Amino acid sequence: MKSEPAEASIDDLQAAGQLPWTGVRNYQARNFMRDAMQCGDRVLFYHSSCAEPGIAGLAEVCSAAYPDPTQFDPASPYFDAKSRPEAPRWWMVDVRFVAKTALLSLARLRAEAQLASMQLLQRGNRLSITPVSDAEWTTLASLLGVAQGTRA
DNA sequence: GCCAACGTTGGC
DNA sequence: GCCAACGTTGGC
Repeated sequence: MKSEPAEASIDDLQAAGQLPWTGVRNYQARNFMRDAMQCGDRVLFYHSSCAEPGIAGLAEVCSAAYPDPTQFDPASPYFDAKSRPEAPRWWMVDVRFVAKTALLSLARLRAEAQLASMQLLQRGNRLSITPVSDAEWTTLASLLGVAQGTRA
């Protein structure tokens, strides 16, 4: 899951313990949260749009999907006038801090042959939430120096 | 700041 | 339903 550290960094997540993954306004990313994610799913926390893009830590989904309240708040930058409470358009999950890691940079990820087909790294990918395969997780866990017992 | 890539919007 | 125009993402 990508986050701009200026908005919410791994340090912010650590300080807060958990954060609502609010503001996603892309249908594919929404579908992952609404339809595919479950409590306990592991998350790679990726810093984007910053000086050093890369994986900065580990997190975990810690709620079921629920409607993103900011879509109904006219004062929010994420307000969506076309979404109605009886049929919410945007859904989200809460994510909790697991661990901070040494930054695994985008350049390092790109240099890893075993990650060549990782969706995050595909040309033109802008999706803020992308799935990670078992094999990719194993490779990443090794690069991050973390236990491999659980998966994304 | 640039620009490639992509998603969304809206006229027809 | 097509598709051009526009806005956004995100690395560099």
